[in-house]
Amino acid sequence: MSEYNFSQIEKKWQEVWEKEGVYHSDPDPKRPKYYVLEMFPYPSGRIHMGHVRNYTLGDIIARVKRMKGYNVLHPMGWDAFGLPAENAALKHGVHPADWTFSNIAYMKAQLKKLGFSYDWRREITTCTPDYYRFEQKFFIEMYERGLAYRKKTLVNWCPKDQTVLANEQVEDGRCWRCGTEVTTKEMEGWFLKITAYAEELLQDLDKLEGKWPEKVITMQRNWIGKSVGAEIKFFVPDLEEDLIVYTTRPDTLFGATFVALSPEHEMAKKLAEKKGLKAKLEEFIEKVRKERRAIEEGRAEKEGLFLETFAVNPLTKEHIPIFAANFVLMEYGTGAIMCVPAHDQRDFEFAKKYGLPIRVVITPKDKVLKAEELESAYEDPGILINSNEFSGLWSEEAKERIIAKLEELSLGKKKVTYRLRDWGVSRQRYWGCPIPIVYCERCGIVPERIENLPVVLPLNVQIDKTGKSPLPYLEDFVNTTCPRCGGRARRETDTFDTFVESSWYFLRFASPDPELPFRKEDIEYYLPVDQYIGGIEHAILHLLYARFFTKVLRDLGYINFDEPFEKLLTQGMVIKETYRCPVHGWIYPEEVSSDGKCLKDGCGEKVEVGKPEKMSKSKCNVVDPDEMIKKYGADTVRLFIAFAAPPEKDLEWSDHGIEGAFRFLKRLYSLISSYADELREVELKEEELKELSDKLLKLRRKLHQTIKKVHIDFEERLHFNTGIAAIMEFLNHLQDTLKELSPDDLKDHKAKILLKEVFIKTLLLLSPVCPHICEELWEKLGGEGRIVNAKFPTFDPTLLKEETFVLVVQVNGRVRDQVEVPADITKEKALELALSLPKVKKFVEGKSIKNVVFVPQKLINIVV
RNA sequence: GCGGGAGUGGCGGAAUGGUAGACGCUCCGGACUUAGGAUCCGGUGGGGAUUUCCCCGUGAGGGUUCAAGUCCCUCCUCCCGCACCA
Repeated sequence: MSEYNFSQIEKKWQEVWEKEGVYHSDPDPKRPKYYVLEMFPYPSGRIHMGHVRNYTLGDIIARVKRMKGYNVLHPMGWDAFGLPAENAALKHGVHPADWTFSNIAYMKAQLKKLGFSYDWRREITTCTPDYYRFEQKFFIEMYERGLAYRKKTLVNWCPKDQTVLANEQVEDGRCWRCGTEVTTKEMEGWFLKITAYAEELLQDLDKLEGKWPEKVITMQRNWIGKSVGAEIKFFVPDLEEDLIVYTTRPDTLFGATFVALSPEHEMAKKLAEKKGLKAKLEEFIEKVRKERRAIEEGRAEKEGLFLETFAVNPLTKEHIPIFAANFVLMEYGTGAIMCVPAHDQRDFEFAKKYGLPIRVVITPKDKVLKAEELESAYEDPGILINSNEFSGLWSEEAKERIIAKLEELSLGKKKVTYRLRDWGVSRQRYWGCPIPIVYCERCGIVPERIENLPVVLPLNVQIDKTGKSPLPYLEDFVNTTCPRCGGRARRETDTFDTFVESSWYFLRFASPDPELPFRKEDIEYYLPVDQYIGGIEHAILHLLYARFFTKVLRDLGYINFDEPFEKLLTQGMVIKETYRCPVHGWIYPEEVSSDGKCLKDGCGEKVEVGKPEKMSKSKCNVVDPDEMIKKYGADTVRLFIAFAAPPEKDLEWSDHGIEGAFRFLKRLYSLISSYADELREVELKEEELKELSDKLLKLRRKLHQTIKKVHIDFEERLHFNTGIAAIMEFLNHLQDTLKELSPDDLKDHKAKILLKEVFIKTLLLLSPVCPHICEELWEKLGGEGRIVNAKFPTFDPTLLKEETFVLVVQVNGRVRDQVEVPADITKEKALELALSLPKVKKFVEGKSIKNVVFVPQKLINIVV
């Protein structure tokens, strides 16, 4: 019997498949397509188990669909721009491009070793001009349509490094690189007007219902954050102008006892100027900026600065004080709010602190609220009081009526607001796609001409110790001529946020044309992506940006669909248990003795076994895919990963678990190998599989039941763990059956045909998960062609039906016995039989039968 | 605080309202062996009776039902996301 030599088998078939180009896909209008896409990786150096899981899940889906007759597009590429390349350059003195491309080469080899069914001809590397030139084109077209614009905003700024920091580069209010306290700074930058699509992005989430995880849909809804309210004008006599506030509770207008502005609000500045509070306000702004983080986390106390003037409530005509307050956000609504302490907790706290009046205008049905007795704001709906002609109305109706009244008086209007902000795409980074804009001394902002694209990112640069982008200092790059007037001009030196590249790569995969971003007919054939797979961490940003780009490209006339990803699967993390020594902190499993002591430096302290956590170097719980492939082979790694948990749950890596998967494949290999010679020439004529002996019929039935189960689990439920369990169960049953049969039984021709069917179909079922071993055994068994090109087995429905079943006999809902009975047994017969069973008699005797429930094919329940 | 998800053996996890614990791991026993961390066979939720029997058991409590892990109500715990968004 031959050994399962996985490394030889895997190498052999990977070469064959590559040579034969079995995974290539080209548009073919005669065949149905299926586009399977996994989120492409950032080329950080090596792939990790999270990637292995993501790509294994995608590969299984792609292979199942191929076997079901679809023309499957399954591509892979590299999200190759990004900050880590610059950090590597800083640390190791290697150029970001060299670092990136060598990482890509290494990781590509790793993916190939895992046997993924990618059409590598379609590989994309986003840091090449071939790719990003089209991104620049889209940007210019967006600019021309007013969808890209330049504005000043507040950014995180590290005063030491003199650089802008992304939110995720700020750790506890400090710069991640140098630890300096981060401040905010106003800076100019480019923005994409995603807010113009807020309503459509929200509405179209309904189309994804049932196809995307509910969680992701909810997260996006919250992120877009639609709220319906009103803008209301409060006249400010001191300035003789209106202050416009935004509120979702116009019904509480009569309870407004003050108004609050964001400290950065224009009117706050004007009023401060007028009242001689300029210094105080600036001090306040500075303080609020510093506390920004604490404020965002809700840790800072509410604080305000009275601007020594008043605003007029448009309906009551009351004069109420104006404050600048730290809890009012400039970026949301109008940056100004009316404050109703009785019905808003934040206003309540502020009012208590500054001794401002609290007036109840909404009251629940059953009791009367008194302002002086309130311990917190009453925020629920209720009935209006103290509100003139609106008193007595239910708050929901009052909202409409008060808005109507304000509109009639031109003092306010209904207003929809979104939490979603425009997408800031400027990065003061080197390793990114250049923003194709020129600043002309005469013409101002001018987009580069389309025919001059790409604006190539210069590679002849030195990354210096400050980590600052070298682009602004590259005279050759910066100095240019104006595309419009030909005069002197300077290039934009910011680059795009890397989320821009990943917002359209799925389109490029379908049509890698050298001259066009993509050909329309290719897009029409392959898109949208049928199944997208990736981590939940991209639930909001990437997926929202990609949805936005899809809609923009649609409106620019490139494509004709609304949503890029038909179905979405978000896989869980790969986690592993951790070990912690009281002296050494996190330690590797190898550093723990068999009796749980720390072996590091002869330490000997008792090691704490921590709960499983996401794999990370710092926690010493990383498992290297290369090592696993070397030890067990790609098929075993894939099998374990698909088997250990359903895709959406976290997967706990287990060294014992992978041994189990390895054992299963060894068992499969030796079993089929031992019959291979005998069965190779046997022709699989299913029509001869009639009048089988009981045991063989049972085996065949079990096979077809397994095919059905695997079909459902692999193609519909995407629960590969239970599908694989069914295959394992079948193999167990097969081995039991083989043990029971005599050598003579197996010499029978029919038995041989059946065995051939059983083996061939088992291999077909397992091949999406473990393609190499299945291809090898397929060849040994004399299978036709390549298993990777074979059809998924179908089941014979007539075979599924059992002639008998095990009837569960219950008395008062408790199982008392079970007995094998004909499948078509009647209720009467079943009852008669049940009552004759001694174990049942025991519980029924001497009692009267009140009811009998009979479930065909299942059970009988006798109620006494 | 708001939103989402989950609580099932020693562990990962199975169960269209119909035998709870499939499949795998671990552990225990046995076989083969110079050896076993290879392989094969058997057992493995808890408690009691000890051969084939009974009771208990899906986070807690209640309800609907002939029948509940599954449906309904109340509560507890954990995880994730968002969070002064007016």
